[in-house]
Amino acid sequence: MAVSISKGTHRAAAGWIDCAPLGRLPETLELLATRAGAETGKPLYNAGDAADSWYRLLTGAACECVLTADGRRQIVNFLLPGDLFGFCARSRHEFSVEIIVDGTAFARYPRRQAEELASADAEVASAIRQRAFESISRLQARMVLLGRTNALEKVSAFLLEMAERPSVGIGDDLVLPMSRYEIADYLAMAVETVSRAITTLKAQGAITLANSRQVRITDRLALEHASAESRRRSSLAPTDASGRVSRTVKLYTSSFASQERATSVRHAG
Amino acid sequence: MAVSISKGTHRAAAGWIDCAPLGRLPETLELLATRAGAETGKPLYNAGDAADSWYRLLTGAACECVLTADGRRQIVNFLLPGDLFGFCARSRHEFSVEIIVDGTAFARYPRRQAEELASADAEVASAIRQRAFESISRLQARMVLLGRTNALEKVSAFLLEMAERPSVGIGDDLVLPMSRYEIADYLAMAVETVSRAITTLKAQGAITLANSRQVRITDRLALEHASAESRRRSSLAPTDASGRVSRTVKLYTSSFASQERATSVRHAG
DNA sequence: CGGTGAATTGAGGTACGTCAAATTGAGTGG
DNA sequence: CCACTCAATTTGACGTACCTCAATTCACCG
Repeated sequence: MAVSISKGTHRAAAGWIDCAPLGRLPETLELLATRAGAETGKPLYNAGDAADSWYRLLTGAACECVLTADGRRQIVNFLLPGDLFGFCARSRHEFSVEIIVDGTAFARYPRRQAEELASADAEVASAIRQRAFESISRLQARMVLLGRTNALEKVSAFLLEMAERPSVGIGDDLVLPMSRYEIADYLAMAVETVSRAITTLKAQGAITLANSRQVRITDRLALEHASAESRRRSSLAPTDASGRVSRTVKLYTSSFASQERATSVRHAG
Repeated sequence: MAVSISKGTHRAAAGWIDCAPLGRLPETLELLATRAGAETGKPLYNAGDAADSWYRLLTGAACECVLTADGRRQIVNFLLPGDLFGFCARSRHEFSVEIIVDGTAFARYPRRQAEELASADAEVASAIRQRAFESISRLQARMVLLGRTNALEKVSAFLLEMAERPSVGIGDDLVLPMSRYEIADYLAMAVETVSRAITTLKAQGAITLANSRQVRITDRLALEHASAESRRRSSLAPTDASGRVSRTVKLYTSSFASQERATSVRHAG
């Protein structure tokens, strides 16, 4: 299974795996890094731990997750080679990071030093800012997914998302580093539903499976339009969509606006 | 309806509404800003427009949203006074911003200048980075919400989230700037379900309504544990949760790890 | 007082979650 | 090499929470 990473337009720095769209981090930042490996199943850190480092995943896979009050795991992000993570607005992490595959390795950037470097080095600051903006974009895109979609759409979009990640998808051949359970926790569905969706996609000829982890996308259009049937209903009721476009709300608007205006004046005085 | 914003620990710069947790932006950045107002229902910008500015909402309310292929609107974020937005990793916006209430006003920061300033001024860079990290935290928190929760939980969490926003909630009294439709599009539910959930919360004594926009939280604990009943089932099956904790996956792991190692060697050579 | 859109309430269908069983497939020991 | 084990995945059956469609009530406004 020889794999070529060079399919993208981005050039890799020697010695660095370089999968993320925005390419390598500045040398000055990399000089801070220490390397570490971790084993499957072990958390790199837990929610509530001190957020004293940033990290970058080098090889393998991990996920950012929370354990909800009902004992379930919600995966908020898969971390793949090249991903920078561990950012935290507060002093303590809000999420845990769990290793998904053996042989996963990280670079660790001491937060204080990295932030000092970001203050001193505009290139570093810019790189980190770009990564953060990217994260925001990805998270927002995922939110759209989680929100308004049925099972088939979610799984289809998930596969397409993975196909965009150089470390998972080479062309239309994917090697998924995560289990069905992890996919389920990522998409907020039951494992069984994930499995059924995959079966359906297979039956539709959109994908083929070499084994449960190796997926080949055979019909991209089918994936992209996975839910054409389920969407048909809404085309019958376009009034619903337009009906949801916000209209002027006079009473509340004015009271809300004046409330804001009041505070504005208050501060100006 | 006099409203005091000064409840937080953050001090406001004269003339600026200052609700966001991280306080005001550096003066040097504010000097770039131009002000603009907009009317309800009009988009500030649309998905696909050139992302040539960052924005900060001053008064009123707006939302970041996408129109999905089936004609629905998915709201990925509510924008309230103090919020900085319009960040974009690419050159074009991926989301539209729609005004929700009349009298909404923005500060606009030309992107090129702001980025140049961020490169030159570490304080600006740090402030923006902090805001971005915060956005990431909020988005991740919302993802947890969108994922694993029933209708009652979603609406309860939404109300608690709004109660955290100084421009919406003063103590436990909320004035929601958005309609039920917008709440529905935010939580990815049907309006009817939102309405029913609110009715249920009212019946449970967790909230009272002065009118449909003015909500008083009368029992925070009830909101925080809104779903105690619906969660009970999972306590009966803790094995499920532990069963989902990832275990070693030897075959795929090794192939995946060696794949990564191969690319690593490749780049090092 | 009628008009209008927002919000609520009601009734019914369905996609997905849950529980349970069958199947696959890799690792292990004889 | 083959039986056995154990976990991952798939398949099946069934109940229910939510979505859809429809009707009603509510709040504001001319």
